[in-house]
Amino acid sequence: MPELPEVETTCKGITPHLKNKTIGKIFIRQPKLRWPIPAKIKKQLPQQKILSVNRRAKYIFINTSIGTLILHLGMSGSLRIVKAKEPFDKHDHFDLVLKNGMCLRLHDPRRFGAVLWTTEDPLQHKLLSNLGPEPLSDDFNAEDLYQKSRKRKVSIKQFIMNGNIVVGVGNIYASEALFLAGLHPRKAAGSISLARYNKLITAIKKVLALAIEQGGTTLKDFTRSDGKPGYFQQQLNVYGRKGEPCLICKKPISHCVLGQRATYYCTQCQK
DNA sequence: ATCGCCTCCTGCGCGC
DNA sequence: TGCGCGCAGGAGGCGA
Repeated sequence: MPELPEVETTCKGITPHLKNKTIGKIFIRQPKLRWPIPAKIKKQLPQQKILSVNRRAKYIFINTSIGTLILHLGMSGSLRIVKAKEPFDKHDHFDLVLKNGMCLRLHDPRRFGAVLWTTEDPLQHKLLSNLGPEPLSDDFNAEDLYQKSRKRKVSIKQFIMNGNIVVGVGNIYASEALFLAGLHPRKAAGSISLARYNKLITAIKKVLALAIEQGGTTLKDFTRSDGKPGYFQQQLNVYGRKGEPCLICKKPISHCVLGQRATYYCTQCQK
């Protein structure tokens, strides 16, 4: 279940292994991911040089002069750099083999991930063109969020998890950020004051920045298989702690389902 | 335009 | 110990 910190760390981790390298071969073992992996990349990508690797939201871009490979890890996907001859696992669906014998390997048991191809600007891709700002950028600020939220009846948790509002706030960090901001997850987005949006923005940025920082230390080596998601290292205040005492007031943590997502909060500390 | 629900898929945890 | 069941979870798509 990669959240933005895992995707950012993955992107940073694989970049030095891919940048300025030439693609040798593409293996598609299981094309049925969220969308079919386009077969034409098997012909088009070999011999192409990888110019850069970057990301937008949770989408990772591998850029060549003829187009961009867009990867999404869904909720169970992971990328590793391995030797091309390394035996593959049941869920190793996709290999991008480099001419130097190394290989970018996509592992995704639940297959909610995606491998897409575009010859246009990837930011103009249908899936990406309507996305909200990056949470750690200055474009994500209280004034804009406040304006967008007016007359919105959805819960604040669903609001901040909506990629058209802001990208990269996944289920775990949504609960964590709302706890830090003292906001009840069920509160209607449109009923929250600018001052409280200021607190929320600060909380979201803090939670994600800390997770990225810690993810960087745990996931630094992408040539091995022992990388663990950053949040295993991070102290979670509420997520998954139903019934356990709030770390601030000791009241048992509550749990509910919002937009079909597990939600954790403290009724004492969050109003 | 907005909202709520459904869907994809597998591994895991639970109950018996 | 083994089996079967139900559920989690990112995010697009659709119907209301």
